[in-house]
Amino acid sequence: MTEVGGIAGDVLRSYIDRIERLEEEKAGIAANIREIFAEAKGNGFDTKVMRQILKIRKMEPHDVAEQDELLELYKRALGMPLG
Amino acid sequence: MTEVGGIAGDVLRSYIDRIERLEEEKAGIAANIREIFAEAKGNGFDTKVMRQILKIRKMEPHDVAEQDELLELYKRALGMPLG
Amino acid sequence: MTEVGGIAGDVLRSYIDRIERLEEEKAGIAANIREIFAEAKGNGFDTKVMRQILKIRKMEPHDVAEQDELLELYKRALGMPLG
Amino acid sequence: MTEVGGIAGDVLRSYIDRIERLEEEKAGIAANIREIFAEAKGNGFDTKVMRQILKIRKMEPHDVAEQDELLELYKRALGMPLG
DNA sequence: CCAAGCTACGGCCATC
DNA sequence: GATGGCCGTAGCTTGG
Repeated sequence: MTEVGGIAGDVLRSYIDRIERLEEEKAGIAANIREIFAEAKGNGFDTKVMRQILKIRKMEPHDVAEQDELLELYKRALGMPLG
Repeated sequence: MTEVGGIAGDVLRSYIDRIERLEEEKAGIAANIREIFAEAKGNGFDTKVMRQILKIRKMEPHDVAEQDELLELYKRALGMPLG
Repeated sequence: MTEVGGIAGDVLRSYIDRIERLEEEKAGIAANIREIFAEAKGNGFDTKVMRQILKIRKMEPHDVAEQDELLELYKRALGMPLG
Repeated sequence: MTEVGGIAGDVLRSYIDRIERLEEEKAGIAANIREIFAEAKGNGFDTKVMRQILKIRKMEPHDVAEQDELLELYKRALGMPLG
């Protein structure tokens, strides 16, 4: 056993290692993304605009539901608080 | 002097105290806001809708500038990257 | 109460206005806090450490000790230097 | 190059697609990390302390020591207990 | 007890 | 090369 003060050291170590491994992967992917932005910039694209496009495309699924909410919202706000 | 290890203790204490004071004020105001929501809820208003209204009203000033950006954005995205 | 198109709209508006006012105050105070950090930084203080200090002062002494102990314990369990 | 309505749009689309793909991967990994924390928590580990451990392991030992010293120094300057 | 909104922190990028 | 601003992400608090 690798118990230290009532803590299973090897279990803890396993969690930590797995998380660190995944964080490295994540960092690697983030680096890839940065690379693509750099390449695009080198080819004359405006990265700021690209980021806006990405943001909009990410939002759109939500908006399907959200548009309905807003319609409802305005009906309520103008008349009565409760629907 | 209240120098400790080369640090002006009284100056540091002053900064810390001022920040803590302001944070208390801030917390107090946050509490007031919560109170108003609670009161509104007690009078039959839907707090979720209220929050949405507040969000929209906060966004609108930005949108004045942002609408133009988006128009430009889509022009670029569909045609050429550089304006 | 809950009359259509009448009083309730005004009540709602009142709540919204009061909340917006308080949110402005809150934002102003947050700005003041940032200012103080900036000033402190300009005078050679480490703002990151200042934030740690503020956090510790906000915690119960008992909890501070407990967190420290747990951290030591985990470090030992992982064979890390105890600092 | 920079032709209107032609090739460049496709190039942009390609960049956008590649980035979106990578962002999805990244999100997936983040989900995995959250899962591990959840599992660890389920087994009685304190995730907050685990995060501290991860942060410390990511820092240079020298910086860790420096931060600690500075914290001690500020505490002494303020007359706080040294923990 | 779970989900969501808000706040705060850290990292990235552009600027000087 | 360093600094400051900006954005995205993560943690905490609060409401349901």
